[in-house]
Amino acid sequence: MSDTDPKATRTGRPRSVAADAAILEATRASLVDLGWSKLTMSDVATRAGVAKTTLYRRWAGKNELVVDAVAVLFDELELPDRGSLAADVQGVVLQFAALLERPEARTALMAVVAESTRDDSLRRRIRSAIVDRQKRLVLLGRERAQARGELRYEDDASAAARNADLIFDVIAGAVVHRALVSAEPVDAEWANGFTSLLLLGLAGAQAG
Amino acid sequence: MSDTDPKATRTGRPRSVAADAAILEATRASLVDLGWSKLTMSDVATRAGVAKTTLYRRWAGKNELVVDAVAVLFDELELPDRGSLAADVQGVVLQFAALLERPEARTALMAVVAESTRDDSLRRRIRSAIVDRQKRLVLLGRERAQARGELRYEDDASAAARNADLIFDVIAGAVVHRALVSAEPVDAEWANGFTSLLLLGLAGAQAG
Amino acid sequence: MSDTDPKATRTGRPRSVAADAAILEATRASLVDLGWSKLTMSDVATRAGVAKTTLYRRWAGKNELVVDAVAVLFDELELPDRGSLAADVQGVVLQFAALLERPEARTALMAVVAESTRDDSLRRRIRSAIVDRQKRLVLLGRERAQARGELRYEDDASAAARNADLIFDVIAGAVVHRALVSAEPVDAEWANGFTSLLLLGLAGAQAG
Amino acid sequence: MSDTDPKATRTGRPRSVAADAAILEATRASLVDLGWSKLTMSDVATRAGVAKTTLYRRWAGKNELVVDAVAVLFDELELPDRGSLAADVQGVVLQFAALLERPEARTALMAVVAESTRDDSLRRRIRSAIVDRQKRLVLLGRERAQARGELRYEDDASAAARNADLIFDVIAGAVVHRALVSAEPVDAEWANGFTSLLLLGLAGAQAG
DNA sequence: CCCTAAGCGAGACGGTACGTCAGGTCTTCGG
DNA sequence: CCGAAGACCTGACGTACCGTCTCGCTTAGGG
Repeated sequence: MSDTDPKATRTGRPRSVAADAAILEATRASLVDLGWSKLTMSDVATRAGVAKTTLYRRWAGKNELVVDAVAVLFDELELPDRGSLAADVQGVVLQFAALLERPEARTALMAVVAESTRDDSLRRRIRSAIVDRQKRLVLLGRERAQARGELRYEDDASAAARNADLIFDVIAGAVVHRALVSAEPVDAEWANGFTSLLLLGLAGAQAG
Repeated sequence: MSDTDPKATRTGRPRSVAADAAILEATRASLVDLGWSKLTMSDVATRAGVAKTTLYRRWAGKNELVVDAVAVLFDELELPDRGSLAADVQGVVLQFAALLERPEARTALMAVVAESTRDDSLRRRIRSAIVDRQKRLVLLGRERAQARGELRYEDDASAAARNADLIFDVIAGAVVHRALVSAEPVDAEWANGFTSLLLLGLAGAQAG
Repeated sequence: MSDTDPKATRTGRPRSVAADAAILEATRASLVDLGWSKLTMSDVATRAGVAKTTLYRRWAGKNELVVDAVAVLFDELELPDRGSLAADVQGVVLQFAALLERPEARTALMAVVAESTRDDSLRRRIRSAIVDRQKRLVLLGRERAQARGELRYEDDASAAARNADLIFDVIAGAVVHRALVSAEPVDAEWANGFTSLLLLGLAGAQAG
Repeated sequence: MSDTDPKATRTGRPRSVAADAAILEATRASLVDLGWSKLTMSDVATRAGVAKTTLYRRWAGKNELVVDAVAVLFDELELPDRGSLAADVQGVVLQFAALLERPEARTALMAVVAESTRDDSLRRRIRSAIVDRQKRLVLLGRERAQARGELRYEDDASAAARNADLIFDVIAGAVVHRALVSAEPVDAEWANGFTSLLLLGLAGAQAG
């Protein structure tokens, strides 16, 4: 979570473990109340009952703190087995949409991505803490579909990886765009239409 | 562009028309040099050779100014007729990716979308100034494909509109996610793979 | 009053004579409501129903405008013949104190004097518009006292002038200091004590 | 000096003691260079090598800051024993006049008094920091004159206090008026004439 | 059992940008 | 040419956060 290197903590008073949790919780609360742009380090510190110094000792700045604070939200996404690839995809689309309804996720996600366009270390942090972790959903969904016989097993490992990346970008991108840019509801109807389009595309690709 | 109501400007010194252009140009330059989060109204004013008050007289704040400044960039997108739907889609994907390579577009787009999650009037401004204007590309592409016989004409107008929205969200979302979140290149290979997936999906939908 | 040279008003639309009075009246009203430091040219213009340009065409700035606006108040001071020098002095002291109770005079007088410490032309304007005009009261009082036989006629004209200046500084200075610096009431009791001190001093000087 | 309550400063980083002195010195320098009306908090902060926030943390505004900055100048006034009441008065008059020659005192004194006409807390601050402190000169002068036998001891304590106040207003008022309003020199000749008038008045009062 | 080193809350510090306001000028239109 | 309206540039305002610092105090582990 925080920037601590556990090896270095040899002597002196150890960092409060409670503080870390309190700070991240306070960060999410502040995101809900104030949004990204109005969130301040001072406010987070006050909410967490902690001094500003304590924040800066653990995180380099607002960006890093917020990434860590919202990353955990994305780990709640799961892929419960609903019996078919279509149902699985539709399920994860709706789960993701529900997550994007939460104000702390909504405001934070785009903001840190925007910041990351000029800050490579932040971009890497986002990828490792949020983005790449969710690719597991794509991989798991494919495995299940292959086990069910809905999809063929792919021979070329690198092509398979490229394909997973593409599917991930399409799903995540479409849902985010619908929810945050178009600002239209990601409801069952839309999820159904989107899932159809995607799966027909995949089926066509495997056929042709 | 700016917030002026032309009817109200009856008496007094008229607003400088040159200032509007200079300010928007300065805003783009500042975005390139400093990025969204470091861009300041003072800096834009200085670059434009204009007083800060002149900015605030015309735009409510940084968000609104930046939306107007980058909106024009998106109007450069075109859909040159390349003879097939696949080529057309691939072309616009690459054009859009090229636009997202420009630092002023990169940094501004996500940032204003992030801000818009807490500001409805900003969201509406983004939609009217940027998003909705580009749906013309989807509509034009479909018309051409229908004229070529690549796609059927749709009977249900509202279903057709929903379909266009979906395609728009999928294309724009996937490209943005690939370019800014995954931070991987949107090259001809990726564009080709994505286009195939999309068109096979559309074909399957029209078939079934 | 205003800075106009009447000879120059030869051609074109003549300046509104009503505007001058309205502006000075508005200036006094603004002094009452806002005080010197909060008074603005824009506010005066608005109150007078006049454009800022009109103000600046007639007065160089806030200082000059205020001097003219309050100068007329000081011309209200009179020296009614009360039968004795003591009564005359006491009367003018109380009149002056009453004037200094008026907020527009209170706030303006000290402020323009403060400004004049760095602006010679302003200092001259204050002297000619306000200060020197009131020396008439000292001269008139002395004449009357001499006519009554309360004071001797002086032979040395320049010594007489110096003496009048001194008396003027003592009276005006003491009253202003009591009213504005010490911020204690200038009532009949104080006026009586002060008058005694002054006249005993004058008597002693003429005796010795 | 500054608005600090020393008891409250229990925790946190203590205020820089050097900053207080630097700020007051910078304020006086700025008064000399720019005068009251052109003096700005920013300029003072820059001269003092201090952030604007540090100024506002200690003083409510320009008025309060300037009062404190010039108050110390008035404490330089002394009443050296010159052997007679006349010589003592003349000496303090010339000292006071010399102080009013200093541009920082000149410009600041009248300005803060002007402001104080609309601000009671400022008026109280001026009185406690400047005015009342100098009454000691009157009291000391009277004591010495009484010890020398030049003045009688007074029985009525409250009358004595009123008398001291009157003398203070007369001396301070006359000198200020001569120096700043009439803008004539307070030289030995004038001081001599004024002292004669005052002491003859006092003598007459004690006689009759 | 103290010593040493780091963590801690508090809050002042030098900065920078904010968005507003006033000053004084200029530019239009209409009288 | 005057006057109103109002846009213009300039520069100060007082506030808010930034990230750093300096305190005095706490909390460990190691000698």
